[in-house]
Amino acid sequence: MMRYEKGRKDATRQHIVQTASRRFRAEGVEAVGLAGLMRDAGLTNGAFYVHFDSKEHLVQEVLVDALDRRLEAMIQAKSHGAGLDDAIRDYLSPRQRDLPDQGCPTAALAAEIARHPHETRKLFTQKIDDFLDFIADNLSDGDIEARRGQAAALFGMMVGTLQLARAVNDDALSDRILEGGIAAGLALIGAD
Amino acid sequence: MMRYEKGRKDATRQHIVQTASRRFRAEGVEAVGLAGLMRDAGLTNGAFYVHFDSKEHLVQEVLVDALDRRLEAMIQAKSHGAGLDDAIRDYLSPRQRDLPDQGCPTAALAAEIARHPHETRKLFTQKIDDFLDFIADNLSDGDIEARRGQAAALFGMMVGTLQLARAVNDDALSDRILEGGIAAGLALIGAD
DNA sequence: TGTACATCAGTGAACGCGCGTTCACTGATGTAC
DNA sequence: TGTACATCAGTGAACGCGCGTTCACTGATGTAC
Repeated sequence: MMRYEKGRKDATRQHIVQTASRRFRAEGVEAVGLAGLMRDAGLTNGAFYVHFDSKEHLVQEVLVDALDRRLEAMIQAKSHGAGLDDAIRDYLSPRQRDLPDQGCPTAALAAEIARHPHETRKLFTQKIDDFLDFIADNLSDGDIEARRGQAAALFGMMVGTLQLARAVNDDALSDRILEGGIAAGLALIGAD
Repeated sequence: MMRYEKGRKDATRQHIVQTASRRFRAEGVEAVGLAGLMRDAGLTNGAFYVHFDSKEHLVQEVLVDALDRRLEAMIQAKSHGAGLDDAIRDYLSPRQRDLPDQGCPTAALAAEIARHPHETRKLFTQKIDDFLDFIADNLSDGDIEARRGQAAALFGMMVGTLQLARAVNDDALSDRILEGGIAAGLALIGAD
């Protein structure tokens, strides 16, 4: 007994998720209020609970969605011939630095996620695990354990370096931080 | 015309700063309310404005104080014979991971700082510059520009890796992330 | 084909609460005589 | 030495505001006949 056209509610839900995904990454989860978020999505505050049980559930859906999309994009890029070195250069580009709302959710939210409830961190952990697997698969040195360690360090370097480049208030320094990160990243994967 | 014993007001101010320093690192700046913070410091909410013009000014004082202390500790450690490798091992230790309220302010707050006002980011930038200088001074490969780039990447790696280790909800994975970071850090400084 | 009905996505006011900030005040202290 | 006074760190209630969440409701829609 479908009252409205099939998929309409789901389209609205996805619209809320994408709006939240951008604002969470740009401003942090805590800084985004639900009333303002729903206004941005073209709805009123009350409609939020038609789609989600709580703000935390939205956070979880946003995280899983954003991380899935990023991994999917990396897999796509690889299938088009891009290597890990290209991924590093793109991640640490001025463009990525200047568009946090479209960028890596981990760089934007990792510190905040560490303070979120168990279930949210568990979902994040599963996605990070997928990322580390993907990166490790694209490394050549050492056994699988060593490669996963290298993958964690490489990903950590990218996340932390991007955060530093975003936090400093000096364009020249910010650019040099990104360049240092790229050079070190290429060195770590043995592509320099 | 001193009404109270010299230094008493300053001692209270410092007590507020240290209380805030711990709570900001543990919970994030935004999650800490001033009334609760003052209660923790053994005072009432109104007393806050006897010492600070605004929450943002407290944030600035906390950042400068915490970063100064950390750099001072690194300089001390070096004078006692510790190398950059020891700094990396300590930074990426389970102890540092598990005590964020006593740990690196950059790892705890970098993403949040990027969203703070100009003046706050400027003060942060100056302190980061001091850190990168110190790390670059302890590197051996390349000219000063190259060493500063390496320093930024090394510091970024430490910050991002510590955040990942804190965010994931799996002790074994968290430990492996830290170990991967240490190995990569030692490789980056040429100490492996 | 036209009309009455059931559904339910979305509305918008209200809940209690904590936020950063303001301000009239209190009361312990050091100073002046 | 004892007392009156000026200072000012700290008190605590109040400000307007936005938070996450609840809920009685509206009204556009697809279905049934």
